[in-house]
Amino acid sequence: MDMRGIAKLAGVSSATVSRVINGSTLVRPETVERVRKVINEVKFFPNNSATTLKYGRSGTYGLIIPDITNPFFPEFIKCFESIVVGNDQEMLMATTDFQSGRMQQTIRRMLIRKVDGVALLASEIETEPFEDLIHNRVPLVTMDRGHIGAGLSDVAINNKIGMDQALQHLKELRHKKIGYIGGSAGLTISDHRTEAFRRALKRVDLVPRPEFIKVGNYRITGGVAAMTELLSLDDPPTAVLTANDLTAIGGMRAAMKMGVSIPGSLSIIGFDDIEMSDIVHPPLTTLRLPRFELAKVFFDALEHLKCNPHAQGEQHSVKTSLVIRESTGPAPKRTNR
Amino acid sequence: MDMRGIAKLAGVSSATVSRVINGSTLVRPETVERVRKVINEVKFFPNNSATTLKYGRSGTYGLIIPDITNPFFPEFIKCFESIVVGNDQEMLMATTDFQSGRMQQTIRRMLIRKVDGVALLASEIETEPFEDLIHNRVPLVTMDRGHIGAGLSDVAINNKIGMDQALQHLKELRHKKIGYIGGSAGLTISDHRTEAFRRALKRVDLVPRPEFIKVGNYRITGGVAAMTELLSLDDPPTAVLTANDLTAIGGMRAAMKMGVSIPGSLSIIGFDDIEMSDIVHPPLTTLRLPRFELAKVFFDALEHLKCNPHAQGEQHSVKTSLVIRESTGPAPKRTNR
DNA sequence: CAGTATTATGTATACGTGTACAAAAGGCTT
DNA sequence: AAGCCTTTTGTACACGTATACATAATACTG
Repeated sequence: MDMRGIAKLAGVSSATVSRVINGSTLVRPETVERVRKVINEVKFFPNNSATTLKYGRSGTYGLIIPDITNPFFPEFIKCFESIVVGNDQEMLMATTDFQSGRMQQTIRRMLIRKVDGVALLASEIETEPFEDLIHNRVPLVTMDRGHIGAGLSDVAINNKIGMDQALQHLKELRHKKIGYIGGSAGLTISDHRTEAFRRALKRVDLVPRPEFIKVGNYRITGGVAAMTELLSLDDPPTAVLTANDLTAIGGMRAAMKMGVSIPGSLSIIGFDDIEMSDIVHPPLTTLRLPRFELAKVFFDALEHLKCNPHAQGEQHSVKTSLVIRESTGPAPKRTNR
Repeated sequence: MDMRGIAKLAGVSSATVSRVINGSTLVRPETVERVRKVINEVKFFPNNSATTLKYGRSGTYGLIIPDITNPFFPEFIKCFESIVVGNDQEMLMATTDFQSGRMQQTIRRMLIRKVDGVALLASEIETEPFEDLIHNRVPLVTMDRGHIGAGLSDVAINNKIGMDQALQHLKELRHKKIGYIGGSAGLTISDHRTEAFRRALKRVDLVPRPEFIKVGNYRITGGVAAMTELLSLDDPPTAVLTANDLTAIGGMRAAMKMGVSIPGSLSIIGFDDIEMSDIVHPPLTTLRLPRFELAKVFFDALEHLKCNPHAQGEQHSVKTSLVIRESTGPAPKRTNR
């Protein structure tokens, strides 16, 4: 059943039906009611592909994430979906699984489906695929890449405040030997956070030690491996910050396996504050990245770019905050020189 | 740039371009090459809404899940997405968040987007929204509802074998007092599993005790609450099966809080085998539900219904298997009768 | 009550694609 | 070379919607 069918049943033209559906004021109230009644009776629903074809706009935002099995992303997706659907639009989700080859394919999926914009939470190395989006005038909002341009906005994770809080917290606990396990090497978002750590360390008058900085892979396995290395040092750190909670949880496992008690001999701080952080033992102290706020910033940024297609993008920012639980405690006496 | 533009550049008609794109054999090889060259040069990509409009088929399958923060679902989504995309189709994901009101809206989203079929992993109480799908000839594959019909298939989780294995395992460990924490009351899938538990119990010659059977909510909170109740009984169970791993993990937390050691005084068996099961302490013994196989069964069932729109659906089945880790152990001596 | 402004409705079309049908080009037979 | 068949290409249209434009209906003005 299409609009012409409705028109016939209501004794009007298809244009009038269209006007009723789109809430035009140019229709007589009694006509509106008559058409509405028919629409409800036959359970009419519009054909999205027809309007998409006509306008080149699908009412869909693409969302690209690296790894849906990292619990942070489902929590984000949930927020983003509810915002998008609440605004009568649709979400098209795609995962790249950290395989850079899939990015090209994913972008193509977005272009074919005529998305009105793309939220990109996966920071891959290559930039070429993005150019296809820009070239086709598809608004793009990235995370922590730090570049903006025409139709291209960015959302920075403001680590500064959170990291300062975290290091202040550790300093009050008398930690001096503080390590860091980052994300995958080469991703801009990882390098950002590592650099933010170095700077924050200096702000509390501590010198970064190169051997205390390791890379992970944003997954538990990377946390296990990196923490094992850190704890095998002759003079290991007494506290470790991590690029995300999964890394921290991996780190906790490694410490436990090596007989290092948490927070007795080692303090760990995560990043994200996924639900699991409150469930592991001990519950994880972590830098909370607020998902709903983040999702809202992405959505608003996309809407803004959609309405101002030729405008320069904006640099947004989301703050993190420290959530203190039980994985951090006073620095151990004996190793604290 | 559209097909007509390509046609002009290649000096052919749009029909020829269409034939090249769709791999028709009716085009002269040299013409094919000429058109291909232009397509690559201008980075042409087809407009999906046009073909969807023409055929009423979008090349998209809908996927409806209850709760994306339950780690089982991201793992499933990942598999389903890779299968769907690998077959040059698209996935439209939606979550209901256990709110039955959102189901109606979700189905509408699917209809508007002209999905070629829907995989429904959320078993809500109401059946009315599904009828909109059936009525509009949209193939539907459900999980563990047990009903099939024209354009409607079902995938049953064959609990029997898995549950038998689980109870056999517990029996060998000399457990006699075995409890069960189910899913949310009222959902068919929950009732199914509870019933499967009762029957399996009888097969190992044990009588179900009503006070040992509790409902949860498929989340950690439900597991905590139900396990607290179970352990507060005068004569508590020595082993507990659960409707999913999150419930089991909640149960483990409750036991730990109450000073009940696992597996010393209490054995717990989960369901799903999410990644987290191997990470908690102690690692969880669980009934593994194979995601990739499940996703494949759903996909194949959808494809079959799409190709045979008027045919009767089929009752599929996926087997579970017991993964023994460290949350199960011998029944405690003193409380054993 | 004619004339005009305003409101309400109808008609025709474009969006990009795939295909039925038409037509042209080329090859083969006699 | 005419006639026929095969291969290759082109033309025209439908899918469902929203809107520009045309037209009909109504209200308002003097």
